[in-house]
Amino acid sequence: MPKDTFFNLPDEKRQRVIEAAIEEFAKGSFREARVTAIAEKAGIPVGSFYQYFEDKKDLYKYIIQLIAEEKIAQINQDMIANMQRYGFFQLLREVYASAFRFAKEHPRLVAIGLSLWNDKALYHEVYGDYVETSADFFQKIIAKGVADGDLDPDIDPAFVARLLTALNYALAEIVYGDGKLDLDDLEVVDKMLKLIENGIKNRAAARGGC
Amino acid sequence: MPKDTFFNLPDEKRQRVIEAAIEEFAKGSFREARVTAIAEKAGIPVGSFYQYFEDKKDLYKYIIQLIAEEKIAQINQDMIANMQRYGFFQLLREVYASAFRFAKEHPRLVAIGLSLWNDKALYHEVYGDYVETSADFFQKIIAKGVADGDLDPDIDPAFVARLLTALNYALAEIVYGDGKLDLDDLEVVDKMLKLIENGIKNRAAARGGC
Amino acid sequence: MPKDTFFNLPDEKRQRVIEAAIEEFAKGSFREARVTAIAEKAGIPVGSFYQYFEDKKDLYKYIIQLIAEEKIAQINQDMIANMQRYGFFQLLREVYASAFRFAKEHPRLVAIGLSLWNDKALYHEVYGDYVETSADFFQKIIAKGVADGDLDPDIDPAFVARLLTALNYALAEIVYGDGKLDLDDLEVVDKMLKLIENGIKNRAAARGGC
Amino acid sequence: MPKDTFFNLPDEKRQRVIEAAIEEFAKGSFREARVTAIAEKAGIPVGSFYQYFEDKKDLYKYIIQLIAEEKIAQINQDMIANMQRYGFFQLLREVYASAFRFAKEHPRLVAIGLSLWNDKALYHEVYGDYVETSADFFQKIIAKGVADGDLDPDIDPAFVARLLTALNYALAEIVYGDGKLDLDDLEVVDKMLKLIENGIKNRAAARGGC
DNA sequence: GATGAATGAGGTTTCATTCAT
DNA sequence: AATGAATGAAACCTCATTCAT
Repeated sequence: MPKDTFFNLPDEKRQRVIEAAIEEFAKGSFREARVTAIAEKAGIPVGSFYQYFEDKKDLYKYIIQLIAEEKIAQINQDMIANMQRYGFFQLLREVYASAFRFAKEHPRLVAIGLSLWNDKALYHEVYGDYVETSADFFQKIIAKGVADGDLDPDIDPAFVARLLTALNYALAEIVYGDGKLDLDDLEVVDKMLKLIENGIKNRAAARGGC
Repeated sequence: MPKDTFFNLPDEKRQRVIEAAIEEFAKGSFREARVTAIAEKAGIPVGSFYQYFEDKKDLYKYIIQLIAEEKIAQINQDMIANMQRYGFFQLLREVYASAFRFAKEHPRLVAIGLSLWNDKALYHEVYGDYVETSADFFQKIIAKGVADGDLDPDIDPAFVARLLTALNYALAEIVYGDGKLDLDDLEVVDKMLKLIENGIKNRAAARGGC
Repeated sequence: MPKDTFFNLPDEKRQRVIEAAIEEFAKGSFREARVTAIAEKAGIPVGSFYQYFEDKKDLYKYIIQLIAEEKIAQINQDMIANMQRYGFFQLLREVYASAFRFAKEHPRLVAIGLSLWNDKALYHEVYGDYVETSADFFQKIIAKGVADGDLDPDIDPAFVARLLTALNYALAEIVYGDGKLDLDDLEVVDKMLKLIENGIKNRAAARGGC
Repeated sequence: MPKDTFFNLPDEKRQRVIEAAIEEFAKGSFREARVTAIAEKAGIPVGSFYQYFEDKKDLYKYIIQLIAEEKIAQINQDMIANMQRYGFFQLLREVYASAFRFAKEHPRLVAIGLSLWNDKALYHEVYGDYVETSADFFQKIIAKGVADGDLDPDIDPAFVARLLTALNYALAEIVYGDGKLDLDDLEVVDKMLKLIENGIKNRAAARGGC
């Protein structure tokens, strides 16, 4: 956790430091990020950096925490709180939509998140073992979806949860990537949902007689 | 590209170097990998390293190339060559199965690949802009799938291609990750295909009136 | 010398600073002591530190002076003042006893003293060249001891003075050290005096023929 | 322990490094010694320093070991080996004489030793807990001295051992100090022995009737 | 070609002291 | 006078790459 000195900083300066840190951390791995570069970009002396933070990791953990808070803020809290009132696909849509919005608005935060995700050792140091992962969340709503009759009862919930998580990441990546796709609106989320609902098989032919 | 001296090395020694490089590169990012560590693990003097390679990146590019070759080798070449003879889902199954086999057998290569994937700058330097990406390949077979009537004609081919790519990565990640899922056989591939085909919606209810 | 601001401080606060300084200086060399640590321990802001003292050395010199004063306070002043009334061994006993008491009661001050003693450059800067050293004092009472017939006239006064000084330090060290010896009372001083008086040779045998 | 690279160095260069290290370590505490200064004095780049040594402490421990070896080399080995053939005061004389010679020839090594002695934490890290201390050695020969009838049977062996150790240090210090005493030969050792044997009391008077 | 030492730029962190309020 | 943030000069150590044999 940053020291008090950091939180006592004028907003503008504090933001500059955060901004500089995001910029630097988004560029590569934690280890590759240079304190010097952050200080320089933020326009503060290196010495000051260590007045504000215990060390590089201290700042990093703080940024990760900011990211998590920002992510949560993007989700429609009402929906999460009153989960039981909504259908499975409604919930899924909200989750994906928020991931989409987040990635769209904060591509660099996505980059940082992906980078941390790739460094398992650091990941555990930052999050501990206990975090409720996205997969856990998906598994919960899948169970509900099956119980409500929204979902095919033959699916393997654990596996589908993993897959939905992967697609969640994929969404972020698609948006974050150089984006040859045109993704100006949330249409992409609906496309994805449709696929998840119905798959991609041509059913017209099969349904023939119907 | 490694120098001739490298290729003139006795096989056993060359393999030791490759093995050491894979080990080191799999541990972290490109920048974090240490030439010294590679030389040490391979049991060669650092000096020799620079007799064999221009620099660290030279070796890295070579390893990436080996990985690509290994990936391709995992695919049923006959199927790719005679693509037009097979149905979409047959092709997709083979692609995913090979990705699965690859991740299962070469987790470290997957780690290296993911790490490179995360470093866009390096990625472009290594692959250039021109590479036929997985997305391109998927788009090709999707087009064929639609033409053949295997796929729902309403889908957005570019988008689905991206998604299938993402799922391909996801598969690797699932296998590579700490694997709380039980993935001893290819069942996982079939599960995934089924989802891609049909989605996860409970159709039983809807079919009712039919 | 500390600034007036320091001496105008409320007693309690001034004592806290002194206490903190002693604690920190006792832990290592002068250079190793950290102003920040002292300020923190004393519960004052670093800024205030520099309101009270010119710099770190200023405080250090002051502490050294306090130590000297404390040392002197331990000695029976009457004895020193009326030196000529006492025998050599009486005086010596008092000097050693006071050193013993001092070390026993102020182990940290001893540590600081030893540390300074080890840094000749600093020592001279702090004490200058002129200080009346312990050796000088011993030399004075030795001269008197010889004159009075208390001491063997064959001894080399300068050398013995040095030795007695060394033993004085040794006493401090013995007490200050982890103390595997049992030193609950002043018995140790008497033991030392006895040795200084008579040496350790077995005289019984030799005296035989006498 | 230094790396092989250090021991493979040409003698002249290795000596330069050792010399530089001694110079720097003699100047202050371990922590105060600067790697940069050592490298500079030795005329090697800092990088090379770390080719030779693990870190600063590695070099330090090595120097301490050299000092120990040098100290031992100064002692008449035959005497130590055949301890039982010699009388107590003969042995003591040899020990002190060797300490004297050592201090005379290697004042800086003495300084380093004293400095280490003052940093208990470092001392234990360097020597471990097991070292046979000088005090142990003294205690051994004292026991023998008492058994042989050389020493006054009333003395407290542990305490005298401590004292003789202190005097041993004192000798080093006297020589090492700015040396206002004239100590060109070993006379000083004999003076000290005489004191230890007989003390400083004027026995002539007391012996009166004899 | 093989070897392994030499090099020095660059990274993180510490801390005495000054400055601004 | 009190405060506590600002500053920047070191310090230690790492490592890709070059050099000399």
